Amino acid sequence: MDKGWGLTLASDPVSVFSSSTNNSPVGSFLKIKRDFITDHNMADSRSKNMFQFPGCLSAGQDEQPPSAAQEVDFFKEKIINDDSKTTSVTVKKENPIAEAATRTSLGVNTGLHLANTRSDQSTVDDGVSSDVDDKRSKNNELAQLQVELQKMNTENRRLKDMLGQVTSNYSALQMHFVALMQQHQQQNHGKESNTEQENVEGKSSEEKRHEDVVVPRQFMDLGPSAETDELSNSSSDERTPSGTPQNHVEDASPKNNAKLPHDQEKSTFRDGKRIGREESPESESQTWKAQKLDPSAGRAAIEQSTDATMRKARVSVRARSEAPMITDGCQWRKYGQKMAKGNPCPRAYYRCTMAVGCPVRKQVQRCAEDRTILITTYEGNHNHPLPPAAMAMASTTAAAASMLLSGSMSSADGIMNPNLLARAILPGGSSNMATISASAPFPTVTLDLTQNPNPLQLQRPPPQFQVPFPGQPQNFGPVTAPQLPQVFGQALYNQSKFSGLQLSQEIGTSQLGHHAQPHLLHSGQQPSLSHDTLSAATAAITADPNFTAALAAAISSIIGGANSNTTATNNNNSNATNNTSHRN
DNA sequence: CGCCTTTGACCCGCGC
DNA sequence: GCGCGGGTCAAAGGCG
Repeated sequence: MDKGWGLTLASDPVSVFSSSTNNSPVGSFLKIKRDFITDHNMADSRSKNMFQFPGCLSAGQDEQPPSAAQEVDFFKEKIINDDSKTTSVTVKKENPIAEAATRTSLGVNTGLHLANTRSDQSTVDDGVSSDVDDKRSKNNELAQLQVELQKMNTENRRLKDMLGQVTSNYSALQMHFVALMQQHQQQNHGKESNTEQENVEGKSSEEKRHEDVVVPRQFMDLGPSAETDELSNSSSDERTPSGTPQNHVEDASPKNNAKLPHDQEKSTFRDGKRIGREESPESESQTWKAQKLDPSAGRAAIEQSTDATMRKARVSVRARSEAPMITDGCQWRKYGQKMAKGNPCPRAYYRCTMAVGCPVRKQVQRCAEDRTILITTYEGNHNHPLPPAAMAMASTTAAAASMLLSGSMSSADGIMNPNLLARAILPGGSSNMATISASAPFPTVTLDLTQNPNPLQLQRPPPQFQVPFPGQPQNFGPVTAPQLPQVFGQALYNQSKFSGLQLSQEIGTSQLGHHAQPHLLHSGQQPSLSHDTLSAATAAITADPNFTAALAAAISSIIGGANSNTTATNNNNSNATNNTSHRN
């Protein structure tokens, strides 16, 4: 079941890059973009070779004459003096005569008036020996200059176009990055789909799954908050009262309560029973320890942004499904059902049973307006490896959640531009909607998959589901890996500054829609992206056919020395099934 | 027999 | 303090 999203990432990698001829187009143009930004800010960048547009960029368009630095230089100037189609730049360049003329007589004037200049000059010189030849030669030079100027203007336009293209390609790249990731997951999943299905439905052999899943699972994290500081302290199980300080440890296992300071005692108290129930095996605590040890560099940044708030992020997925529940690759046990206010349809509560003590929960409820729509809300981080089936969705939801929390939500209440997030999360420039509601109690990312997927996505029709997601979400892996989603989300996060007013201003006021990203990119507010990271990752992927390896490289680039994820594959899973024991 | 679902009771936070 | 609503517990029952 869960294989194959409706999302077809593969769509058309080629289209993303103007040309695929290059070695690593991705890295190339990312680099370019970076350079550009940098140069643009430089007072005197003339000497630099700023745009080394790779062939791929110009491929689709006219060849750009190899007039290197100068043109580029001119372009830069052009940007600044865009209004006046003239620029003294041309003169400055390499025509001593014209240059002199300009400096002396033109003053403020622009080069287009060179004709006048000449006459002025002639006036000055008049009376003496009017060297006609000289004038003619000057005329010729001026004419040539004008021609050149026109050429350059043309080139500038071209460059501008290219820049726009690069920009859009850049954004497309981001999506493809995610897309590739998911594709890869699907492929893996494809192999084991049968097994997975068994597991999911019949929950037959856990072991099979474990055998099959060779790839070190990347633990997705719903939110960075989970790994934020003091993981060891993490306690409070999944439900620390929202708003309480200890929230930042959302999914920690209860057993660590011992370490917890006062305040958390309350939760401990409340969890008293639960502790008995969900006795978390050592494995879990070990997991957390391991996580704690993880010095991921990226984490610091995340911590900063999420620090105080420490709210528990949720990812809500809206999808059409006749089934009472979407099969998402994980095993769930229903532990409650309630009638929620404002919705005639009952809300069901599920707990992940793939591992003992897994704090992940999900709520399933049908939409009141359209009961064909199933709303699944995920919360918490898995403390166990995820099957590929779950991984597919996991990456998406994790990315969403990561972005949500990465941008200090403290100031980001409200709805984010749906397209922005959707484009980042749902590859292929999906028409799907993604909204973020940071309003309390928990920041929530809502992925609306009920809309018709765009044509690209339809390329690979969802196998068995009506739901666009095959392997639905279970995202949030636990333990170590907010980093991965971070990889995906980072660029977007950086770009849009999910965090903040900047975003709300930027996005909120303008319907960015399709141009959202380019717009942001052009704006001077473009934050210094971690292009290095992104480009490195993408380049690695491009270069290495073995996506897993590439992915590892990408992750490691971010995590640094982090003990990448493969972490706790504690065989807890085997215990998974038996939650019943808790009750007895 | 083991596992899962059902469902009423219970706990807790929040608003009035 | 009280009521409400969200969320969870856990006994009871069903199913394979």
